[in-house]
Amino acid sequence: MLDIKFVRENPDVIDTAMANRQTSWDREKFFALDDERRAVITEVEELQATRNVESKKIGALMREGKRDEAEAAKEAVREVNEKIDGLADRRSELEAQLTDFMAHLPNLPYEATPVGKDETENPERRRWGTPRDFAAEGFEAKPHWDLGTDLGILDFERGAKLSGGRFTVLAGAGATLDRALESFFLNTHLAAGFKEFIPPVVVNREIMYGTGQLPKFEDDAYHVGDDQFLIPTAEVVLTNLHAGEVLDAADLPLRYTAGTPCFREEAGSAGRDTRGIIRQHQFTKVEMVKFATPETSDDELESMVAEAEHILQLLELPYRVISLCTGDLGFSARQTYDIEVWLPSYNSYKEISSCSNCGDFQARRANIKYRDPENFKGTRFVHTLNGSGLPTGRTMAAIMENYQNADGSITVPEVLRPYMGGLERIEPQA
RNA sequence: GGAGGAGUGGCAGAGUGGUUGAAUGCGGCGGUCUCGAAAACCGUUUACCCGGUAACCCGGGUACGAGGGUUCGAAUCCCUCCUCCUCCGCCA
Repeated sequence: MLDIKFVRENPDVIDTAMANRQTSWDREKFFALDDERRAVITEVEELQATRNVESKKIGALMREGKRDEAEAAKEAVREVNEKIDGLADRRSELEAQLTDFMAHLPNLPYEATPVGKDETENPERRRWGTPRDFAAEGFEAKPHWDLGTDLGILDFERGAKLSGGRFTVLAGAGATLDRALESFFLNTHLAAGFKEFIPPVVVNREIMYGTGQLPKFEDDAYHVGDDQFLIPTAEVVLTNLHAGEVLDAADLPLRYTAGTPCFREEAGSAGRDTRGIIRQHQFTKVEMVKFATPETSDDELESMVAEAEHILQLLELPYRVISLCTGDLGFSARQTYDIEVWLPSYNSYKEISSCSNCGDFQARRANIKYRDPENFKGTRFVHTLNGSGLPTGRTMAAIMENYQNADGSITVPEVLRPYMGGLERIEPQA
């Protein structure tokens, strides 16, 4: 949620920001709603002030035993109340409309976010590692879906039988590898000072609203039970852990992490990444979330990307880092780095992590503030950040493809071997 | 799932339907005292919204789990929901 006062005072800034995001906003509608709303509020509150004064007089008259005067005063207040009732309905209607209007406005791109129209204009920041030259090694690299099927560690057919398309059964060493990755990611983050959580993965509607999944992207989430949702990412739960709270500046930044199953309907993604485990309805992801002051959030974003990169470096997987341009930026983010890992089957880099600084956008929605009596009176909104660190599925796909051998086996990266009982190679499963 | 109890300010804890935004205590902040500190004493202490002001602030409104209702007036009465606690049942 944007600051309504800022929008009111800087509509031109909003014009530019929305244009850069390749979208638009209804400026006239905003001012029509906001102007009328404020006029109605002023009117209602003046009437309420009158009512409060007159009602107190009634109390005094009653005590003095002046029944007739009290009755006359009651009648007068009744008339005031009738006026208030009429205006109050209009007021709540306007406030509901304005809140809904504001809830659909995306965050303003930060100054560090490059202007661009779509994903083709995301500037590359850096590269790490060199992709293997399979031709020089004398064999053709197989895609992970073929490797996984041949080795018996990815079972797409049975996944479809159980649950439909885009659900996959991990079997044997595949299941172990997934679990190993999750533990490896979490342990690495713990060593970097993150605190670990196991949160619920079913959440209430207002929680999805707090991080910006709702109201705009309701179709992308699984709706279950009595108006609850399966989380599409642990960002939702970790960020909302502190919803409605006032944090202490001395405790910031807070660095949280959690490995959870994530659920996405992937509405609108039909036909994209249909093969393999790149795009699934259910997958495991270790997420990083931070709460920081506005002064430190830029640095925290950089160190979050570095943390995700560190994982890939330990796994020795080639990757590159790009900045998302304004036209490709997510709804709640003001600045985002994507990390893309080298996937031989795509013959290119494929997104594996997305690290975003949301500024105070989510904090305003979820009402997360902080107090810093040394530096200012009252409270301010914190900045929230989130980043994948990392999804197990796409990482597994990258490992399978980048670590494959000519005979179809897969070498287990050294850092993972302690997590897999010392296993060095994944061979065909029984 | 059944029965009972409770939800008030940072925390604890009062509150006959009418100067209660809310006693009191603790905590926090400022001060007196002190070389300094503790103790004691004095003062102070919420959030959001609307309006005014360059600003310190000032005026008004709203908020006692949430939402409705009764009333001239609700923390206080009524209804619905949520959460927590206790006991019983069931269960990984």
